[in-house]
Amino acid sequence: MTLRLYDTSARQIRDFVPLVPGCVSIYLCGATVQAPPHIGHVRSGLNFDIMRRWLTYRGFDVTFVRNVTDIDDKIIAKSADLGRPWWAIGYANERAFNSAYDALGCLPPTNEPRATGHIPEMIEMMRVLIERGHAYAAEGNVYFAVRSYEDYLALSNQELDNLRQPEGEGETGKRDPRDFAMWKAARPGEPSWETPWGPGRPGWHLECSAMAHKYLGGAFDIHGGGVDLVFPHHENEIAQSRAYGDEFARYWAHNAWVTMSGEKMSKSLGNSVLVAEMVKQWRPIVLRYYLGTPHYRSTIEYGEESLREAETAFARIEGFLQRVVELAGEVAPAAEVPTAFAEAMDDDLGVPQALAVVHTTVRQGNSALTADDKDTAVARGAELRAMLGVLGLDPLDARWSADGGGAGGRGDALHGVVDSLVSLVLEQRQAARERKDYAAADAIRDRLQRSGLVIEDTPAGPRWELDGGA
RNA sequence: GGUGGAGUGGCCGAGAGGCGAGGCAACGGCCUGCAAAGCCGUCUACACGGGUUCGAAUCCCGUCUCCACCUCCA
Repeated sequence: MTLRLYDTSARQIRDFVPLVPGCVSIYLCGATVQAPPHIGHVRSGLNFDIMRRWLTYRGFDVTFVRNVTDIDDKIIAKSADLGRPWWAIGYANERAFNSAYDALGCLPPTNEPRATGHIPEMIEMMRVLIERGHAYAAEGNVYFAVRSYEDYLALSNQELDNLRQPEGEGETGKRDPRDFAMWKAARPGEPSWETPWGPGRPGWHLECSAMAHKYLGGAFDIHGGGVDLVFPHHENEIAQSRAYGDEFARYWAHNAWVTMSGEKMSKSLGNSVLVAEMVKQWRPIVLRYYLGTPHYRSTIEYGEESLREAETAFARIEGFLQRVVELAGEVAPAAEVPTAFAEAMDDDLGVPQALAVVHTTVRQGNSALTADDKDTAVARGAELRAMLGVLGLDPLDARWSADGGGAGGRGDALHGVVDSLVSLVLEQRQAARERKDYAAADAIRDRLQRSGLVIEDTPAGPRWELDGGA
């Protein structure tokens, strides 16, 4: 059984064969830290987090690099507006991105290089490209000569002559209007770095080529990003890196976006929903279920109703898991995931079909629980944890615990106190039920419900949890 | 104009020539003192018009609608 991935450059699904057996290297275009992340931004990180987890489950040693673009026009503009240094703006947003990734349970990358930390590598790349006639300096800018690279636009399957004429504002001295800036000449009052061609700052495309080369070498397995990066960003990276002599990425994976009323979510359209806001309203694990569950190449149309649905669906999964754990004490994740789940994941990361296996497992587990078949229930629970682990959705994983700090935190202590108080009240209710004073029993239940607790009577006695499952 | 993608049941969302994905909601049943949770069942959909085929949501031709990218974008 081999993993198959959709490769944008081949425009089809291909068997995945890593460059180095047993190892996978992934470069993901990360954040341009000009503003805090909206849910579309983290979707990308989330999709590739699931890819990475699956490859890891499959036994690969995964090197996962996600860059941070910490200098660009908007960061500079914001810096001027707010009268704060460019690096302070970038860092604040970088922190916002990282806490969003963390909140959604994305594992930290192997490395997270920043563009401005790699100026020497970029200069070296430009030097070589100029020497070979693929690039030229003009008025302090360094441009890539698009006609010098034969396979330009192969990834996006376009023809140079069909491109619209770019405006090229502020970029002067181009030999061909479609040549793109690898390096931008310094403007007064803006941050700049010295180069043999004058002071300036990195263009967007060059940094990714330079950082991918530095951390993953001349050839690596998978390059990822949102579909909107195919052109020009990835096309330009390919031109630079291959002209430089790198084989560069062997597979190109692109995730689709989150839309709102059918339109791409973006800051400029003013229809973005910030992760920081969402997390106030929804449990992060529910948000992860919502954003991580549709196929990575399908658009997600944002909707409250769908989020509520995700909440209910996930509560069912979580409810079963809680019940088995209450029954068996502890349920460790199984060593292996069910075959059907693995097959779905191997098929271009078919999370939706894999999720069908999750739900089937839950149903079987619940039936076993009802039938008092402890062994089966525990076995299903173990499989479930293994599958949820791959999806990053195991509610029993320490990272999802109430105060994020694992066992022993303040949340746990508080839970213990509440539990004994609620148990006290539930004993009263049980006594009422036993003497068939159902009016009194129901009054207690109603009262608890109004306090935000849901009461369930099970064969093993009553249990409680917070309304909403948390 | 070029390139890429999409249209699926009340809703979300997979699939890609036969063997009814899955979830949510709704309804009926079992269980329950009543609930809740759970389980069982019901609800047979693929934008439109043609065609190919024993058989089409899936392939072909045509049409309509929508989205994205074409130098800020996840």
